[in-house]
Amino acid sequence: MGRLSRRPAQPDAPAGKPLALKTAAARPARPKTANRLKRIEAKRGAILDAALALFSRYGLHGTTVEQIARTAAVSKTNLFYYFASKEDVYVGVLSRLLDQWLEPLRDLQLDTDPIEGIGEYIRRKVLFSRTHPEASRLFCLEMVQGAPLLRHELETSLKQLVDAKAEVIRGWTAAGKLGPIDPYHLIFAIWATTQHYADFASQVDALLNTGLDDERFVEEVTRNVQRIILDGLRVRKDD
Amino acid sequence: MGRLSRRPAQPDAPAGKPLALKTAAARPARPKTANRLKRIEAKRGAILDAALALFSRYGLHGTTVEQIARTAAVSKTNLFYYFASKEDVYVGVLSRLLDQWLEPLRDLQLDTDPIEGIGEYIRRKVLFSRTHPEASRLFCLEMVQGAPLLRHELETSLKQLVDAKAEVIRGWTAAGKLGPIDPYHLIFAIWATTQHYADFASQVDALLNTGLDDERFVEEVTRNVQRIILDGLRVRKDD
DNA sequence: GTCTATAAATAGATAGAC
DNA sequence: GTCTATCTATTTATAGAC
Repeated sequence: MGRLSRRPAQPDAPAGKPLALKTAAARPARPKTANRLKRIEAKRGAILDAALALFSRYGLHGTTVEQIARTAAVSKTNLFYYFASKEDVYVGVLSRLLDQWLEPLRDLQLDTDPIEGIGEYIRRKVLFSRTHPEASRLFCLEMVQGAPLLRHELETSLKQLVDAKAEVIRGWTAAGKLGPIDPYHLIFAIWATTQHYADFASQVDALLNTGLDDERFVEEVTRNVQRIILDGLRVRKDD
Repeated sequence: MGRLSRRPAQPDAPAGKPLALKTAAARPARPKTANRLKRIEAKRGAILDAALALFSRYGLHGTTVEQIARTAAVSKTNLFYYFASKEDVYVGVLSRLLDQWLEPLRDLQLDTDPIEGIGEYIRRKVLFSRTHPEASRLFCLEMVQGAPLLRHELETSLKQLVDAKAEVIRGWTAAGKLGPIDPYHLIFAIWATTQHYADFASQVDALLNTGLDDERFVEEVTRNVQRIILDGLRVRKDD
């Protein structure tokens, strides 16, 4: 390919398989003290933080490297010392993102009472929307645009996890502890409703003049989502 | 401002108030036959269609004017004859979008039985996700990024409509025909769950290997969303 | 590791002929 | 209305000194 330069905007898509975060270790070898490595990771982290804030607001192509550098308080040239390209930064951000996004699902305690367990999951997802709105929005942006970079992870890590949790939900229903419901659509409904308050925050704000910044609203959202999702799932005699 | 040229990527935001679609009438006056106007509108429409497909997939900054032109089968120069700028195209697309997006809400028949009415609204929203996935996704993209161009419309047209429908839902509850629920959160839940299958189609596909292209899946989604949303809302003795 | 140029190319937009 | 040619700012990325 010779001279590397700006590539056409489109093939965002071709996207390789594993989505591996190129670590500093890939750089020309040099004796690295623990301290040195720590400083490098700190700087990389600061750049990724700045990039998340910008990518989630303006998208990949709406954000310039210059902006990321300025926000992270490093020079543009310096940024290119830590990351091979803008796309490399983007991949780095997405990589951290998926882990964060998956965390509440991993922690979903399905070995308890279903109503309690699902209620707690909803609470944690709402909390995630509150504490990581930018992560939620960038994840959303990436999904909406076809998830070119995450597709592989979705089909492996995510699918495995979701399949396992779906099985437990089926078990609850079979045991008569939960009304009959398709577990996948239930999980989608929980994701959709809880993420909505982060992803569509501008719409919520336009209509209600508030958002997850307000702690009382967080409580209100949690209560209402729990009610909507759970009240139809209790076991009733008239079924 | 003199020479017009590319503006900095960011202030996507400053965004004026009304979001008016600059019509062909704004062009230098010339005697226009009905036929002529029709051809102009047809061409503008074709460009907007192409732009919707691309903007919804790659975002505003990820799409080039060249691509829009090629997709619409016109030359780039010709496109600039019909639209003053790339942003002008974008505003044109968004303007059509909001109308489409609002349509099912307008048609929401709240003067019938609540369970039936809300069930029908869900059905129509799922159908919209099926028939207008690109519109749904671009709307989502715009919301996630802060809705700079739609903010005004959200605070006026949308708010007015939603407030009105919320009042009816409250009426149902007061009349004992519907369980007690916050109408806004109910509406958010319906939007979130139904739009999810268009906006997060790539995630749904990664997990279930299907999507709204499949008519049976459309039915499945409709049934499940209706069940999840509605089953908790019926009036029960044990309340 | 960090900085000062600067290269290379894209992409939005216009001029002006037909 | 449509096309060919072109202008120019922006932006990604690199070279090379310190």
